[in-house]
Amino acid sequence: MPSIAKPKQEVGLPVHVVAERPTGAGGHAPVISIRDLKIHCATCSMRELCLPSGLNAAEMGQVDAMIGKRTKLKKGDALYRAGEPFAALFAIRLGSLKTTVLAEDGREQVSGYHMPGDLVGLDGISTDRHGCQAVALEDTEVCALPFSRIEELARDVPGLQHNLHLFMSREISRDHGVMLSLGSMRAEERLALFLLNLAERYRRRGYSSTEYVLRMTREEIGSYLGLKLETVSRLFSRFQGEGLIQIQGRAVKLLDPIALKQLVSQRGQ
Amino acid sequence: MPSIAKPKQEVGLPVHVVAERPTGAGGHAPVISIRDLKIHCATCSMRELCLPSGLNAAEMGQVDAMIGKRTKLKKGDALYRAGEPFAALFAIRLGSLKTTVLAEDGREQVSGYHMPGDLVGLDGISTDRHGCQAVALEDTEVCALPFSRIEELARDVPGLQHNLHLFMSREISRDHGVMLSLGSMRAEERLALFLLNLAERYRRRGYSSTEYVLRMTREEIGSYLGLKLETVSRLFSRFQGEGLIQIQGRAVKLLDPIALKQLVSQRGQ
DNA sequence: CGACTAGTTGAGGCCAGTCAATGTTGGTGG
DNA sequence: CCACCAACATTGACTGGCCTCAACTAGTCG
Repeated sequence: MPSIAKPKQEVGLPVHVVAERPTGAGGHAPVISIRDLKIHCATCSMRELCLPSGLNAAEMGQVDAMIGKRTKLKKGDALYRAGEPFAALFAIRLGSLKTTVLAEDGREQVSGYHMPGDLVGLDGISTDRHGCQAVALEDTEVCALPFSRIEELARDVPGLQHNLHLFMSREISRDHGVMLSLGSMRAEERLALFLLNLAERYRRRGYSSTEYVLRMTREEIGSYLGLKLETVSRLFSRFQGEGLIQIQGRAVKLLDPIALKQLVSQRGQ
Repeated sequence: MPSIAKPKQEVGLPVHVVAERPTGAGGHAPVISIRDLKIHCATCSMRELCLPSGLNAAEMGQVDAMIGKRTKLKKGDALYRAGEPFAALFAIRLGSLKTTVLAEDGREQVSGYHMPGDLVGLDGISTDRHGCQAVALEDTEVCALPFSRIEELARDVPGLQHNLHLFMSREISRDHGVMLSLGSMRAEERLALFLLNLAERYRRRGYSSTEYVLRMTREEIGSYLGLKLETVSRLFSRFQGEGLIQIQGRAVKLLDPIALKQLVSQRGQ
């Protein structure tokens, strides 16, 4: 049977994760419920990966108090669009997003895929406008962090200040990796690296690192990797034929991660 | 000869920094002189583009006091190498640098070109090690800014804090632009964009935006743009043949910037 | 002067793009 | 339940842009 299946783990304290499900906002019966309690940094399963990581309870409370609003997005909804005034960063609580940059002539390219614990919007700081657009790849929840308040709070809480710098620096490093991939790797190397990177990110969040479900289309993968969707599709088929992966639709299983890794760094020097 | 080779400056207040110039001008008579006065943020010609931009005199003095040492690099010298412990950011006072990322397998790619007023080393924050290496493209002077002290000072000086965020965010935006270029533009578009970007950066520094000298080889340009040196060379020749530019060795003159701009965004949508 | 590095130019090959046909999947409504 | 449709994906045949390999020139330095 297919069943390469969906990762349904929770990370950290698995309290009750009610309605993890895509079904839109809390249907009828607006109970206060456990769900509302959950919506605080202190109980968020992503707290160790997110901005308040490493802060003590009091500090985390301050971050919590700063949070503007928690927004739910349905698949396809834009969190922000390029050119909109920048006011806040967004921490992802649940789901996933893609960010896309667009050139003046309308060309558009995926610049990143983001999952729970990630922070998006960092490129908007420098121009006071969002430099790219962020779109939900599935039903997604984010916390808005008004940037001016982050800066204020960061002055009082060195740990928060440093975390912010870590996140920004990490984004820069990540982008450099993508540039390396786009500029000097062949299609198969880029795709293998992409699969491995996703695996690592799932692993860090407590999910399987060998079995996961892609949240994006072949075209979106291609856009991110500087390839056409046909090329991505062909490569998936080839990887499968070579026994490196098993892929059925968007469900991927990495059968031989080591070989994939070798593939990436095959033409070293 | 003088051999400005190794960084032999003192920390803190710059006492005598002799031999500002390559020509042995400073030779005899180690005068305190006007030249020493110049080596302060307040009198640095890059201050409006650099980290202390917009700060008042007192604040700028604090930044100035924080500066670790001012280092001189000869062409080809490495300011830092990938993997070295990260301790400071570097502000470029004079000259230019390239930064290169390298893959595990030894592949190397230019990730950026940096000129006076730029800040390099931002990607090292997240891992406490430099993620790339920075090499001088010509004789170059930089100011070392110990990062822990930047963070301290940023807590007291909101303007500095915000500037730091601006720089990091700008780096992210810049990288996104490069990713867009690498991922979805043709060779000629990338090169035209590269020439225009350089022009803009020279302009902002008060230099001609239509006539400048490249500091890097064809191979380095190619590395940055994901192209081979032969392709870069051929394109330069073609651009010249088409009357877009005039190029002799590394001296470039943009004859028709508008046409270049159109070239970049030719296949819109 | 010879050795070396940087740059130019040509010929041919290959990887990924393009165009096109077909298959698969998931959601909707009868 | 099935028919239907649109979006997504696969696969093949062909093309072309950039890479590779190679020869040659120009400038620099010891």
